[in-house]
Amino acid sequence: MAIPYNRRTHRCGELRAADIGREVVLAGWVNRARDHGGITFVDLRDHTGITQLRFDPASAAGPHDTARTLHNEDVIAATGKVVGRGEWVNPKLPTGEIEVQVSAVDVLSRSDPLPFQVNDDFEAGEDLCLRYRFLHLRRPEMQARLRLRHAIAAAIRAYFHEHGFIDVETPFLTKSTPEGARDYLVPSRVRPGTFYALPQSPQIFKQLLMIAGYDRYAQIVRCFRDEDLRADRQPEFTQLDMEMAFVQREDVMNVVEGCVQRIFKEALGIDIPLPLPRMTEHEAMNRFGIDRPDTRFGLELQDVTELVRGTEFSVFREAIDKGGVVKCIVASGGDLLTRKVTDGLGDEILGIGGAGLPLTKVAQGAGGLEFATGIAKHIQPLAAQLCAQVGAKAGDTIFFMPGALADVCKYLAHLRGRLGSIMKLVPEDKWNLLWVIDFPLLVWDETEKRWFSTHHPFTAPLDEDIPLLDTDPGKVRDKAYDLVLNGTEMAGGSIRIHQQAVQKKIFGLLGIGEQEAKEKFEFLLDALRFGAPPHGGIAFGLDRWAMMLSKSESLREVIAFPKTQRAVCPLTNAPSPVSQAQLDELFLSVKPLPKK
RNA sequence: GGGGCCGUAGCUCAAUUGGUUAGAGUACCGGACUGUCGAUCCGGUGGUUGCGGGUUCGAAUCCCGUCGGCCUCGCCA
Repeated sequence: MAIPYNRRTHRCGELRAADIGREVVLAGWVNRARDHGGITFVDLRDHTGITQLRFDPASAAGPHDTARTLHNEDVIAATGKVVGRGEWVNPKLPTGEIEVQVSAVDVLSRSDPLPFQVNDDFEAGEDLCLRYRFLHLRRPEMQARLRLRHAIAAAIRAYFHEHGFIDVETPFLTKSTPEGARDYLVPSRVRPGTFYALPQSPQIFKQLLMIAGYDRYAQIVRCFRDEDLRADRQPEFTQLDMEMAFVQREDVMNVVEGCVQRIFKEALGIDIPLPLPRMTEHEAMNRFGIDRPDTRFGLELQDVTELVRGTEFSVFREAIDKGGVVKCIVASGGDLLTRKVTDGLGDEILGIGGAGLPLTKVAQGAGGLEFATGIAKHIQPLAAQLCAQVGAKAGDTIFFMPGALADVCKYLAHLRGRLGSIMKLVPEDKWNLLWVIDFPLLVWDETEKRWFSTHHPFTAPLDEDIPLLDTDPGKVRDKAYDLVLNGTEMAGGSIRIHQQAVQKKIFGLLGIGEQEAKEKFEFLLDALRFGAPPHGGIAFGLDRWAMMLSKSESLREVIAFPKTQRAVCPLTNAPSPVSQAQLDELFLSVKPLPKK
C-alpha cells in the first residue's frame, strides 16, 4: 500500500504536543538516520523543519528494516501516530516534544553518496556549492534567504498594486546604449551583423510609459551589465523599477518610504518610523566623506584647515597652498589602535591611492593635553587648541588627511569605515535609513576636461538652480535622491527633465551635440516633443535588499543560481561554445584567442 | 588589466616551517548495539597534495609558469 505523499497532513516542522494521538502523513528528506540495532530514529526534513521518526522493530518490523537502509538525503514518505517523547524530549527542536511512531514507510528516491553534506554546518567550497547548487539550496540558511527575498518581492508587488501602479513589461532584446556599462549583446539572425543589447535598466522605457500616459508604473525586472564582478555585483541582477507622472520629488520619496516601511514590516517584522531622515549630499560629504554615509556610529570628519593654516609642517602646508584642506577623525580607540593596526590602516590608504596616514596620539602632559607619537613634533604647538576644537582627550588617536577635498573625503571615508569595525562601534541590529538629496547635477572631469552627469543626462536640475546652468554649472543641484541603508546605496532615482529646452541645454553642457543626441536618444527626444508630463521614479536593487536584510556577505547568497567572479555558472557550465551550425546561421565567426 | 589570499581523501581541515609510510573528523563500506537526537563502539576502503616545470640527497612545504575560487583596485551613466 503506497503512502499518499500527495496528501501530506503536515510539514516536517509543524507537529507539536497538541497533535499527540493523530495519524499523520509526512514526506521529506532524510536529514540523519540513527540505527541502534533495535530501535531506529530518522530525522525527516523539509523546508519547515525536522521531525523525528521512530521505527520500532517490535511494532512494525517491515518499516524498521527499511529504515535501517536509509541514508542522508533519501526521499521518503511515512505514516504513523504522533506520540509524546516522555523523558526524551529534545529542547533543541521545535518539534522536540513529539515523534512519529511509524507504521508504514515508502522510499520515494534514494540518494547517492553526497559531494558534501546538507545537514552539517561545514561550508563547502563555494564553487562546489554552486556546482551542486540544488543541494546547497536545501540547507535551512539558503531556504531562509530565498524565502526572505520572496517576502521582500511580495511586499513590493502588493504595495505598488495597492497604490495604483501597473506592471508593464519592457523589452530584454533592445538597443545598445553608448554610455554606461558594457552591454551584453545578442546577435540578430534575421539581420545578420546586427545586435540587440540586453538592458542595463529599463530607464528610457519607463520614461516613455510616463509620456504615454501610464502615470504609475512599477516592475520587478532583470538588468544586465557586462562588467567585472564583486561580492555585491552580478552580471544579471534584479531591480524594482518604478516611475510616476505629475509628481515632485517629495511625492516619489513618500511613496518609496511607504514601500520601505512595508518591506521591513513584512520581511522582518520591524517597524520603521517615517518620514526617513534626509541629508544633502553636501552635508554627507562634509560629515562622513561619502554620499552614502553609515550613520550607525560617529567618528565624523572634522575640518581643521583653518586651525593648521599657519603650520610649518610641510605635508599640511603643501596641501593648503594648493587649495586643499586638512580634515581629521578623532578615535577613542584605546588599546585597539596599536601601532600594528594603525600601520595597517596606513597601508590601506596607500593601497587606494593615498599618500599616507599622518596621525598622532593625545597624551596628558604637565601643562595640558599634548601630542605623543606620529607627527607630534611637527604640530606640537597646536595641541591644546586642536584638541579643544575636535574634542580629543588623552588616549585618543587623531588621524589627519591633507589634500584635495575629494581625495580627503575618499580616504577618510574609507578610514572611518575601517575604524568603525576595528573599534566595534557598528551596532549590528540597527537599520539606519536615510535619503541623500541635492546632488551636484554635473561633475567636472579633470582628465577629459568636460562635465559628466552625476546620475544620468535626464536628471532634472533644481528649479532655483536652473539659472546657474549658464553661469556656474558646477553649483547646480539636481532633483535626485538616493536611499541609503547602513552605508549602502539601496535605491536611486530622480525627477526627470520633461522640457526639450532644458534637456538640450544639459546635452550642450555634456558636450553631446545635436547630431549625437539624435543618434543616441532620438526616441526619447521625440517623445519629449509630443507632450511629456513632469515625471520621476526610482530603482531598487532587489538583490541588495535581500542581501542586507538577510545580513549576507555576498549577493550570491541571495540569488538561487548565481555566477562566479568570472561570470561562469558552475551548475550549467555557461557560457559555453556553440555549434558551427549555430554560428553559421548568425553569420558569426569566432576569432582565435591571441597567443601569449 | 593590476594587487592580495587560497587550492592536501567525496567534504571540512592538519602535517612540528625542506626530512621516515601525508594524518584527523565526517561521508562511504562491513560489524555490534532498543531512547538516540552532531548517537556510540570496533574494523575497513579512500591521496597524481589543482596542473606543468625547476631547485634539492630529499618538496604538500621553496622558485617560475599555468588553471580554478574568493577579496580588491581599475571598471560598474
